Amino acid sequence: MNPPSPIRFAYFGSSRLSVIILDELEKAGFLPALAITTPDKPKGRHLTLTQNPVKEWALTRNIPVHDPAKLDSAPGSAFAEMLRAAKCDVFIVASYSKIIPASIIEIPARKTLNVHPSLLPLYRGPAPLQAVMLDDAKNTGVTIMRIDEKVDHGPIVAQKEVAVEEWPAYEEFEELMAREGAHLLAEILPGWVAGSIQEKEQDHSRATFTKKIAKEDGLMDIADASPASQRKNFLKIQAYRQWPVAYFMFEHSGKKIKVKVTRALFLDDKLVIERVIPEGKKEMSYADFQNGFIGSGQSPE
RNA sequence: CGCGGGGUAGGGUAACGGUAACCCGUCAGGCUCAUAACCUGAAAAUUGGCGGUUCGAUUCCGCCCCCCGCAA
Repeated sequence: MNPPSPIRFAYFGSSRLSVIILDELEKAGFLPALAITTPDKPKGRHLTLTQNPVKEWALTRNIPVHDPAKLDSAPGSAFAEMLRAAKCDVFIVASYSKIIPASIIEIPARKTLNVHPSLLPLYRGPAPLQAVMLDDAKNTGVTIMRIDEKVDHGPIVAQKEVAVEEWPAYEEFEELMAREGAHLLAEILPGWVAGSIQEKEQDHSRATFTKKIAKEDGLMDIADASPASQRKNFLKIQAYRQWPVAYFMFEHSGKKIKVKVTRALFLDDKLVIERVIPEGKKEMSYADFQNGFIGSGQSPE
């Protein structure tokens, strides 16, 4: 079905974004020789073991998968030897949630490339997509860079600008950026492996950093009706749809409950909430929420 | 046995031992140039299921079914 790939590479990834990139690479005719991902973790209401999406993707295509809890880079370790024996031209990393030891990224002749969904040196770090959205930075882009010893610090191999009119839901934005990143990667990969593409040092003086998201970051101030505040709430709703989900607190029948906002619009400088999930309840329309929890016409504090 | 919330009229919420209330919607009538606004009235609930306690259970107890949140 798939023609043998002229380029032999190992793929490091663990999230949904990783899988979208794999899909696009596959369409462009690039299949990894092996995949490295993270171990399955117990999830769900009864802590059922859930397979991570990259593993699932690779297994359905009969691509060997490794999911080490730790990347053992010691010379002679089984993992490092395995990677060496794979004789890859290059390694590709996309949203792999661990830092890869320097001795491993140096294994392939053409080293290790990373797909990063921002215009580096801007938005380095763990949550670039969310940070871009929260900053309302509609002119953004994707970067292919060579990984060096510091996080998101390596030289740039290729970059492409991507702009949006208005923020879609996080998943959609993630998908867009993943596809753009994958297209760019597919475009430059042959040239990179052939050695005909020059890399360029990042301008480290312009670097900005994103931080890990905390659950409390999802708390909104919906009492403040100013356009700036409402805009901020809208951005939170869009950016945090997967996790932690933007929410506000609401007092009902004597207890404080958390109300998550799952869908909203931003119209005429105003936040229009469309769907919510009150704690312990199912998702419902905001109108229903107001009818039952508040009474007609009012807004929650 | 990881922690927790919940199943009440078409939708959402309340009552918490004496057969059910409120908001929205629906239907009828009225007001209005008009209306998704306002006024009046009406229909609509075996209170998830099965047992138990009780003179009497939506309300207390047990079991079962279904739904959801947290665990990054």
